[in-house]
Amino acid sequence: MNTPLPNQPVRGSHSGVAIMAVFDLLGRKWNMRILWELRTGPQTFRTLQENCDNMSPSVLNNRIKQLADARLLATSPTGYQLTELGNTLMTTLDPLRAWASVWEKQL
Amino acid sequence: MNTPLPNQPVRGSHSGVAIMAVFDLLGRKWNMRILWELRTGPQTFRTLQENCDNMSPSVLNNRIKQLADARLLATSPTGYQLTELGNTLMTTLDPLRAWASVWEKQL
DNA sequence: CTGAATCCCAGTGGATACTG
DNA sequence: CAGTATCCACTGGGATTCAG
Repeated sequence: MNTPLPNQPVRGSHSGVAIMAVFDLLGRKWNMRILWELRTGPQTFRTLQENCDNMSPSVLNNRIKQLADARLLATSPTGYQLTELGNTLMTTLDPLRAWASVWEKQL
Repeated sequence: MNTPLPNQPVRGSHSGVAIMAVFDLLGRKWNMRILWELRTGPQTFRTLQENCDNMSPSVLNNRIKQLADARLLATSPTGYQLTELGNTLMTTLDPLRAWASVWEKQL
């Protein structure tokens, strides 16, 4: 359950290369989904859970901690929300989304 | 062991959204590493295995199939190599690498 | 409602030995 | 060398329950 972070071994690589940590983190079930759900604004534990197909609270809690450890998400008076870092990550992903749509067409 | 592809459920999401498939695929152990190793040119099964910490042949074989299914890798007379799609993916990842290095510094 | 603690199961990754 | 077939161990994800 430890959070994938740069400069440490992660699933798939123990080189510590930062991008490997990104893929480990975002490749884990629900993490991308959670960040995606928060793009539009803060949400409470409960609503987040509902919006993520009623995922287990244990797992949601786990993911919140991971994303918080990674400084992508933080608590706010109105629930959980993306940090600045989290927001920039989401926009950085845009080109990858574009690539993915080309990929999708070529398959 | 089925390959994560667009328009089908993958780990973390059964929405079929293409980028989720990318993260499932690249989040799996060794896949990024393999693509990375092939960036400089074709490699044989054996050398690929050596360059990836002598990973199990069963797993390597499995990953090669996945990446081939995803059209990111193909066989060539001199071994395995990236496809055009595989190459564009690698370059598309550049901004993400840049983000990851900022992330690394902020942690 | 939030979130922590247990327990359980499947899937994934890995070691190994074997065949072409 | 390339690739396959078994078999096994582990961890990650999930259900459930309980506490703050």
